[in-house]
Amino acid sequence: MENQNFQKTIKEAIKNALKELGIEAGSVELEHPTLRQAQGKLGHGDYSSNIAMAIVSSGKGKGKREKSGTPLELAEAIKLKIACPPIASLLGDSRRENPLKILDRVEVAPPGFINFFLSKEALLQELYFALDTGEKYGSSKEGEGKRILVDHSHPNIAKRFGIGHLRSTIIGQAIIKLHKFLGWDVIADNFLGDWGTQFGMLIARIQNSKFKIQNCNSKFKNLTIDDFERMYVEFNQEAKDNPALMEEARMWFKKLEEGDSEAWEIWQHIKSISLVEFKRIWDLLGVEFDYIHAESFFEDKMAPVLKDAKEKGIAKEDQGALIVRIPGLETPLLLLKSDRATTYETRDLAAIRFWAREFKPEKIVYEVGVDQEFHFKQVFAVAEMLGYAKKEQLVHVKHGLYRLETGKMRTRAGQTVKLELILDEAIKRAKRLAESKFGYEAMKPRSDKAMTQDSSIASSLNSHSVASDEVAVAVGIGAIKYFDLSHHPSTDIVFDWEKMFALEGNSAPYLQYTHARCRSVLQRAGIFNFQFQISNLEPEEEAILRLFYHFPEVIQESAYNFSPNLLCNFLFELSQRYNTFYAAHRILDVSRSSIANSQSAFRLALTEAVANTLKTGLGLLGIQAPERM
RNA sequence: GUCCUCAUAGCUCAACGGAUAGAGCACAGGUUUCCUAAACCUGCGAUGAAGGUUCGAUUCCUUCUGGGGACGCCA
Repeated sequence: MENQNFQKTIKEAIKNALKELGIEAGSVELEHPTLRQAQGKLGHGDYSSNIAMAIVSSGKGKGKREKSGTPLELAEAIKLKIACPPIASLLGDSRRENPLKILDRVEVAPPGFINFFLSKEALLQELYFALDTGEKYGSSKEGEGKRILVDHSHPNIAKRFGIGHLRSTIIGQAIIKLHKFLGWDVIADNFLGDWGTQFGMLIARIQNSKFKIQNCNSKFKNLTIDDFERMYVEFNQEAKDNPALMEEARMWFKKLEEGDSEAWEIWQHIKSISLVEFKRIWDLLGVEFDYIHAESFFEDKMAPVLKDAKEKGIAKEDQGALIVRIPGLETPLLLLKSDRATTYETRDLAAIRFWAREFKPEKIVYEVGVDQEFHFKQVFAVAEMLGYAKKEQLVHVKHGLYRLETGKMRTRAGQTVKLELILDEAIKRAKRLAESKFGYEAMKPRSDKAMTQDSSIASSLNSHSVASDEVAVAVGIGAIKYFDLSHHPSTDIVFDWEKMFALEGNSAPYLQYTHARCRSVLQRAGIFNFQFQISNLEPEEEAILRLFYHFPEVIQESAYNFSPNLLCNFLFELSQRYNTFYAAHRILDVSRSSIANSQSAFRLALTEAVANTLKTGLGLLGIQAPERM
């Protein structure tokens, strides 16, 4: 059984119709008009095309007008061609899919829309296909043979893993999973920030402080990542009044780059302490990397960059520093500072050079905040000047930042929010809610029937509480992830301690709950088959059927636009429709005597398809879907 | 100062240049002898201002107002 690919079939039908009408077709686009489900009516069709209007308006002044007429006339002409396929296709010309097979009807609406209504058979066919395909429904092979490298997370050593790094980590993870699902060869990398003048600051601070060590004494070993961040913040504040401090920091970073053993030893300790915390968070988030090519990894790979820049004649000495002037940009890119130490930009260039040679990816995607937009503009431009990569290959997926009411959270000003605290709190709240729900269930008077079915309350209590820790983690972490992912990547998010923990409404727990609800019904149904004959669909059933087949399209759009929020929207809407259906209709036959009853079978099929879709979709977002909650 | 970006309901967010601008939260009311009430139903409510392009503008262009960000020795 194959995916029917409604979009492709309809697009080709339109193209063929245009060809027969002797009209040059540009690209044909389809959209899903809004479904007015309240009345259970289709409104404007499952797909609609504005091609007639597009052609007429683009043909203006080119003498095409007489040929195509008004948008409405052209739309009618296209409709006739599609609704009355030529004899060739009726005689079995297999090169051409007869759109009538999937379409119930085609309508034209002013001022020139063509609306396509899928047939019930086609929708049921798609349902069968989804059930057959199971967890793979929505996947494709379109990315086969193509490789994409995604750089994400990259927290900075010696700074706490703040909420600012959540977006990069999570959006990056979703982009990675989406592309894998579409058949891409994905490399997940992490350009960990473990190099630069900031470490000069810390080394200077440690050297000059009470922490000053001889052969790494225990005092130093006890320092935590919080201590490092505090030192960093204090250092920056003091450096405002005392520029000599920055000089000292640069000096220490220079020594670090030159391999000074004292500097290197301190740096090593800072790094290993930080990584312990990062690892814990990555595990909790379920994030995995193929590589962690940290900035320090590129220390010995910068010399070729400098060499290339000099040979190409694009590097210039200026005020003691080595710079590259970029056409169209006022500010040059700094390859070497005036003390000849390297910069973040140089390391980024070395990374592009390395990635391009090592992996030969079609695209390199940076999941980094919008505040680094200018930085990447410079780096991408120079990377192209150096011949490392074409600009089109380099993508900066710039996410908006978490903001306080007062403005940007600045690490240097000590305004970050520690992610681990947020995750812990989310899990606690999820657990508290689960326990209160369970408490309510236990208090509820049970009917005799329920009593005999559940062998004992004690056993169900036990099994429930065993599961609840895992569920609480899935729900708590899921809530935080979904809160983040459901926003369009490029918008800023106002940090709201309460809203992040939402366990109802448009949230991961809502989707997870819907999934668990489906599984529960399916479990009660036991073994059944999906054979059914349906003569008429209830509006709530139809609403689900007319939405769920969007899933493969939504996945492609989410991946193509690097916008996981599109997938969030879809999953939420699907859940809403399922819950509406669930409240309005009974799925299992009340008597449980005739489970093979056609209607039950159909509703169970719907339930299974929705459950699978939710599970797959949540999985692509990096969110777990517990079997029960 | 220059450049980038954003402005949608009381709040937080959606909406390939399309049709009656969708949700969630909050608020008011209703739903459980019946498959999970973390649910469902009803109500309330919005495109910052002024022009322009278009058959059609929340979306594109200009100006204004108001947020946010970036602009060579942090990363």
